Amino acid sequence: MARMSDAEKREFRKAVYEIVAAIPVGKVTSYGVVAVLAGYPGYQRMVGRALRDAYPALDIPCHRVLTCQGRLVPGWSEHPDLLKAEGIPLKSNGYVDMNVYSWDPLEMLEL
DNA sequence: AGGTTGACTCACC
DNA sequence: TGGTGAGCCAACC
Repeated sequence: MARMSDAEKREFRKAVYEIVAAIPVGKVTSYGVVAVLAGYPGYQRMVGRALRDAYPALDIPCHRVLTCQGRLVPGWSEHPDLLKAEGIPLKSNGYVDMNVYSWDPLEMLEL
């Protein structure tokens, strides 16, 4: 598989961080959405990798990014607490209700 | 260089 | 709703 050039990687990660930083408190979005907004549709897995690399050094709310099913990050014990601290409750199975808390990127344009 | 892996997603059942 | 399997794409090893 073709590998991204260094310039692309830098651009991609920068875009991802900007987008994640724009997610309002109390809202969440999915890796796929971030990938599309960043201009790299289909790069969900790269978004996850970029966020993993960023945490916890960069000051971005990467806990507001979930899978499209509302599943949290595996192995990140603090994740549920970070969400609940922002008013995002978890369902009984540990998922987030994406229908209620998903962030509509259009809100960003109205600001 | 080539198979494996994963902070993903979609389609089915 | 919830679990599974196949498709994805670059990083890893």
